[in-house]
Amino acid sequence: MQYNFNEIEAKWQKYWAENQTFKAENNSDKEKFYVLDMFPYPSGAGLHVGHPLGYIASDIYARYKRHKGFNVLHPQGYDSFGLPAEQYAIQTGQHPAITTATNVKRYREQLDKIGFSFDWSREVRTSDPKYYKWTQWIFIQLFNSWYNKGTDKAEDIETLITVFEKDGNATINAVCDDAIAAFSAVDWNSFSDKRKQEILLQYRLTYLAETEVNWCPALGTVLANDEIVNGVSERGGHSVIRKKMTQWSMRISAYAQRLLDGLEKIDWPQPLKDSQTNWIGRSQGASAVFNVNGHDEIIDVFTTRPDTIFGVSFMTLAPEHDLVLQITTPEQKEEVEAYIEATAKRSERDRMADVKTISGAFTGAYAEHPFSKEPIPIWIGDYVLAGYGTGAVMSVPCGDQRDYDFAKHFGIAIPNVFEGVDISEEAHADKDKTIIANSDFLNGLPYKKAMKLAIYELEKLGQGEGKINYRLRDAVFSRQRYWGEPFPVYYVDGMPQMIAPEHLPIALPEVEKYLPTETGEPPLGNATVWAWDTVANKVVANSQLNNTTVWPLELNTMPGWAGSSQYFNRYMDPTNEDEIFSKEAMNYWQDVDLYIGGSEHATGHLLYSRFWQKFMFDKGLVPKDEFAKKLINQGMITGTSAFLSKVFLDNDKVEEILVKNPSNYSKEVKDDLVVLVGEVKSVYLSKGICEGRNTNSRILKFINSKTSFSSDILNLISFNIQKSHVNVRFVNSSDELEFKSLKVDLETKREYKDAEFITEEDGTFKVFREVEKMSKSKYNVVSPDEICEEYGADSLRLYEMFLGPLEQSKPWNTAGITGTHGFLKKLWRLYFDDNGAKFTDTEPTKDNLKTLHKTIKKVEEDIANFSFNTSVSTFMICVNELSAQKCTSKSVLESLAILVSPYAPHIAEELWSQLGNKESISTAPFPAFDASHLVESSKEYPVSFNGKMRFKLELPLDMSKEDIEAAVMSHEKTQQQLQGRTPKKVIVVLGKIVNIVG
RNA sequence: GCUCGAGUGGUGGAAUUGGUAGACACGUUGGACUUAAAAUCCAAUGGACAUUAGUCCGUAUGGGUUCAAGUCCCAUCUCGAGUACCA
Repeated sequence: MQYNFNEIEAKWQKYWAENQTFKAENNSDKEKFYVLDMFPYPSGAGLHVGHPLGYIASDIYARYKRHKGFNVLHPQGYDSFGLPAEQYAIQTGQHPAITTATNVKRYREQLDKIGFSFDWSREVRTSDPKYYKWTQWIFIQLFNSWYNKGTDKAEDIETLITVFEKDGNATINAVCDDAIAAFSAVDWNSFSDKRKQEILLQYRLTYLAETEVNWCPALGTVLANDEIVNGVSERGGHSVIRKKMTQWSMRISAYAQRLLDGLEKIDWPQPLKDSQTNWIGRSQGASAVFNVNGHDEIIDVFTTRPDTIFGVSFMTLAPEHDLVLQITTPEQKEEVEAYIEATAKRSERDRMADVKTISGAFTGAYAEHPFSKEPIPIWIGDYVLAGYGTGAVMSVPCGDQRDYDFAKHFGIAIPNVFEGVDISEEAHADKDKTIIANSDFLNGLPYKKAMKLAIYELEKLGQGEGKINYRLRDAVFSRQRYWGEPFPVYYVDGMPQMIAPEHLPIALPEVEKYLPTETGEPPLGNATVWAWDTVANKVVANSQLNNTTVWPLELNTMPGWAGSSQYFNRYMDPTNEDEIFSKEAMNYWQDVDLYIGGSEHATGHLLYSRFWQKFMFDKGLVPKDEFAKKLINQGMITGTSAFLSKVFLDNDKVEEILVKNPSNYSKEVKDDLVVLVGEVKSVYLSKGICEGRNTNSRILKFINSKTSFSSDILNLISFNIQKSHVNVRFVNSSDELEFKSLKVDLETKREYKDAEFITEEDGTFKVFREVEKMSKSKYNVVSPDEICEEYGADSLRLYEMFLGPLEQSKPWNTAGITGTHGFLKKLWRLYFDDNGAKFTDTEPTKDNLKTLHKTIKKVEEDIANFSFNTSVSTFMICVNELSAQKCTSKSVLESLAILVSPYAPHIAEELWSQLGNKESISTAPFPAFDASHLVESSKEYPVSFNGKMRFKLELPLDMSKEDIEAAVMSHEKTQQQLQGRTPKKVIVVLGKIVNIVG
């Protein structure tokens, strides 16, 4: 019986689908286990072998947990809103929904071929109105909430209104917009409805605000900070500028501290936690208020070093700071305005790239030092960022390098407030072990004490307080795109109103064009049926707009991360139309036990999801305030590109002879050169030829063998070699080019029909190889379909795991798959030979059991450590050993099938059924490890001399240290090694090693 | 610049708490089977010298701790990821 993997895999994939083998129930006596993958964006290119890596790992884990008796939830879906489908729509007019559906279908086919144990009955798609209904619903919940710092959680907006009606806003301790004017209860009750709404908007967890945003003109949309890489858009690499726009924002800053604290209770990779910590950027210090001489205005600054407050010799404001124009003196006006204009012109990117140039301008105004009451000059400088802190700093040149450089550049004084520290060359930023000097009441104090005292004194003056500042900004939530979730929002007199949840979903309207309108409105501005009828409660034609009952709807859509911030919860109850999920489903599944996905989502999806989860926790919707207990980042699989080296004539020389100075050369030379150019056009060299010594003469010899040239031309001309990609599918496991299949490469559209190949001595042609990112343009993409076709899904699954540690990035090389494929064939031959089944009811031998239980132990340890690569080699060792032992014991082979089943489920199912089982192997109990089979009576001790192993000696394990020493010392090889010397010391580690020193 | 991670054969990578470096594969070489190829099986495979036994050198580099270091400590170099004037 042959291992016919194509037939076997098709058979079991069909069986699983028909029997809904992996459908998870929302209630069960079994313990739950939730294994989640980051759902894919279905791109037009389909999957390559790098994509399924994480899915294979999570599938192994999910299948293993089923064997261990858990009720496993292992869903999959699609993050199907996104820019590529929209851009394709702009180019072709094709509706993004159609493109998306086509891509989803293709993804599903590819995923099915790999044999994942997904519960497809729970599939979600973020672009499905049935799904985004609940994304809209959460948006409404956020709108109807505010963050109470007193209780440290989100609360219903009604509770805020109640307080306003009773006490005004004086007692409210909320996370809200800066600088909300104080009002009393009387004030509040006398405010117009519109005024009340405006005020409430400043407290809501999602709010409209005029914000400075990252505007990408090429994409016609706003981008979040994490969508910008190196100053250009992540998608497409277009430039980004700062622009003020009215946008929806999410008050994620309210959760900054809780997002930080939460990291401690989740088992996520440290680098990922670190990048979230950096992103949130907590810094502890103080705010200090400086009065401005001759003005009512004050300058509020944040500092992490209040202990150095006596070292302040100037203040610096960001050029964009509101106060700048008010305080600038008439004499300085011209200079300041010129400077502001100059900085405004510089793009964010320029400012970032150019850190070294120091620039600024003096405003002519002075602030008053809170303690010394000395006047302090106020400057503006672009090293102070408007977006961080208050946009103003108290500059302490002796303690901060940037302040120091600024002071040096403009000749400002640099007072030293540190005891015994030299600041003639650079600032002294070190805080530990530093004693404060020249600082009045802070003199002689170490950093920590000085800091406390300075804050205390500031508070006493009413000019400051201890403060914690976060880098984390509120997240802009509006996008000027078509292919995203519409907001459930309409506008009455310019004020946003939520549509009642019972009328959701608000479906995307049809538009003729997917581009922004001519007046610069987002694509939804093109929709003709996009107005809200507050009587009929439905979307109606724009022509019915009457500003009494029919109002305009929001034209922006939500960003890509909206749909992905709650999908993991929706999987628990994905078809529920009445609630986002039922209480029962949520109480049963609780949270994700294992989440596998890429680290590129560290400060995007994974931060926003944690934020929404905490909000939903505050609202009592979910029982856990962290959605995923354990997270693993799978590494990237890179491609191994192949290169041909092509021969070129030295272009300058050719030009010289034929174009520039043809008269200098004979007709013969010119004629020969023309022929030569034609001959060389498609000559390729094998790797060995390029690396050999006489490459040039080899080429000459080859060319001359075809047409003879005069020695004149051959002396004149020289050859260059250039490497160009060749499709990896034409290269075999020995890096040799396969001429047979290489005629016309359809992907590179390059013809090799007339090409000449200069081969190695043995007639083979070797290519160059290099590891690069897997990408279409590098012709190194390998699709899982071809692999499944040729070697089978089980071989693919094993090979992807066998490549190396899950979290590490590693190169793909199709050649190696013969290893795991060969293993599966060998496994098969353990059960069957040409005559059929080999297994019998014979009792397993001691060796059989030892091999089996060794394997069980190792595999369970490996799965617990997510070390899937080593368990594949353990299987190989196991099969090698059992083959050598000629094991035919049915009980051993049955256990082996279950062990392998999470990794190679198709072959395992087939073996299981051939062994006579009627049910799927998927819930068969995992073999129990029995240590008694591994008990050894003796150990082959390595005997080392000065740490170098020389020989091995088999000794009983229960032998005492003294007896071992005696046995080793009396051994002839020991005497041979010592050559008469007496050892200084003999170290015996029981069960491990013997080391003889001397 | 800062933060984090990593450097082991021709290649991917193994190596609990410091305890036989290179498991398991790929590739390469030789052999068996075959008219031939594929498939399969067997053997060798870190380097150098010796080719029988053996000896020396080897985990990026230089030091250190230890009976014993890929593993721990210090310094240096290289690569990768994240972040960037954060007051």
